[in-house]
Amino acid sequence: MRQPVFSTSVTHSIVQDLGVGIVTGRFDDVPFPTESALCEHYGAARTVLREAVKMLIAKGLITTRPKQGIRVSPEHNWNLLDPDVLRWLLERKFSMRLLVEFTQIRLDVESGAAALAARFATEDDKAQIQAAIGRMYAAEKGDDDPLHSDIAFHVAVLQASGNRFYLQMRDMISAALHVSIMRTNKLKGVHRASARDHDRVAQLILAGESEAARKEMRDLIQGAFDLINELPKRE
Amino acid sequence: MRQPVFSTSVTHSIVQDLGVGIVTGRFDDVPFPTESALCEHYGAARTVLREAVKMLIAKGLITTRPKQGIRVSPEHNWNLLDPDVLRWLLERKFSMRLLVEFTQIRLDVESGAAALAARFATEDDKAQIQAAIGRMYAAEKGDDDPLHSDIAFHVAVLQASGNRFYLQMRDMISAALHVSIMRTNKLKGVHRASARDHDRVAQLILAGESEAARKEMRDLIQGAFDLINELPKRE
DNA sequence: CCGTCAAGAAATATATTACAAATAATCTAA
DNA sequence: TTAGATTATTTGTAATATATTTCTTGACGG
Repeated sequence: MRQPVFSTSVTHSIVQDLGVGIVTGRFDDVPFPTESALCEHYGAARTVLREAVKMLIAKGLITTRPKQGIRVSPEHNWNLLDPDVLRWLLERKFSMRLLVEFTQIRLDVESGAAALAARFATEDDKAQIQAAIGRMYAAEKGDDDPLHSDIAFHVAVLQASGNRFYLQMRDMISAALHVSIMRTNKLKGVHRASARDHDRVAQLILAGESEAARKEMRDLIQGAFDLINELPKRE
Repeated sequence: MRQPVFSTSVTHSIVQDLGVGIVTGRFDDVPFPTESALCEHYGAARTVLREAVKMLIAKGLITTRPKQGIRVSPEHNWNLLDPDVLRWLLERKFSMRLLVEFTQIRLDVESGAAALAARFATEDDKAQIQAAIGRMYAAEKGDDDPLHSDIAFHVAVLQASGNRFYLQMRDMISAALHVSIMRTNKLKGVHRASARDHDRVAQLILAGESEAARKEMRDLIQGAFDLINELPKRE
């Protein structure tokens, strides 16, 4: 339902492949191929290639100029907050540094969202938050998925903030959380914040305790941050 | 230097026009034109239109399906943090609500960036911050531009955080700050935080006082936030 | 002899046109 | 209700022409 229209659209798969290639540095040392070279490589028509290229331009990954060809943009021009770009980076070029940076911004963003949620959450928002907490408790008893219930909670809080910019980070944070938890689990064994810890945040939001909710959410994520910092720093 | 390649590229101007049209709700009540209708309207070839459409898809503004045509995505799918999308919104469909929401997230993001800057700023970062403060004092004496020196300060702090996600918000925040200051000036007369207020933040960053810098930056932006909330709420 | 400028050539993206194929909503008939 | 046909529309292919930037070359002046 949320799939790309043509599930195996040629354009889409070229965008994927080039996008992943760019963020993983496949073209760092070699000049980026020209349009026609890419056509040949993918066995696709010119227009299809051009459309793929345009999508990557729209995401800030490349630029094009006559006589100069296609070039990978300097990294600071990439739309890091574009869900595709971030996902490509997290899934294909995971690095401790990226995870640390992302968790740092989560400390600010999610605690801010919690504070807003405490003030502005609608009844429906509150129900969503409580439902997620319920799932987390269920997960501790093996009756639900721990990963998805955790993500559901964080998304519900962003949603409850009523601020579109926080809401925008929903996809990013759920993608990142997914990768983050998988990694930390793999490296350290299952060890993450309990449903009880999350519940404390939820209760403060439901009670409208804005500043307390901010602090509690910050502490919660700080816990994840500390866990990450204990991981081996290789690369 | 940061201009689009062909300064008057047909594709680029179509993307602009459609992008602005979408965010300003030009297609809310009428069905979105088909590819061929757009061709005719812009007097452009089919392929050009398709490339423009692909760029808008990449920014989350539209979706396409056979038999259904091009459709404007629900607003929560827009890549609000894409610099183009945000700029279109701010410049062409300014609303108090958007400015309030954006300033809310700035409270969290910029105070977080200030805290990180206090811990991790390089010598060069610090020099940039001090230079911006110098420009702000100069602006108060009429020797520099008040708007640009203000923006330079906030950008320098984001840069100094050393975190790519904060850095990513540079374009967004400078665009938004630009619009925000213009608006508040127009509606309330010149009245904004002094160079002295900014300098206090800068000194705390330079001194490595992480938590104090966070608080001072938050207070600074809270001042702007209070100012915005005093503005007439029309629309 | 060196540097600057102008004109032309070359490389490459950009734009046009025409047509074929695939997909998914809608309609029709059993 | 379901299965199939219809049809509107995007997606993909191909060949060609245009526009823009960069590089090269040469001329001129210092």
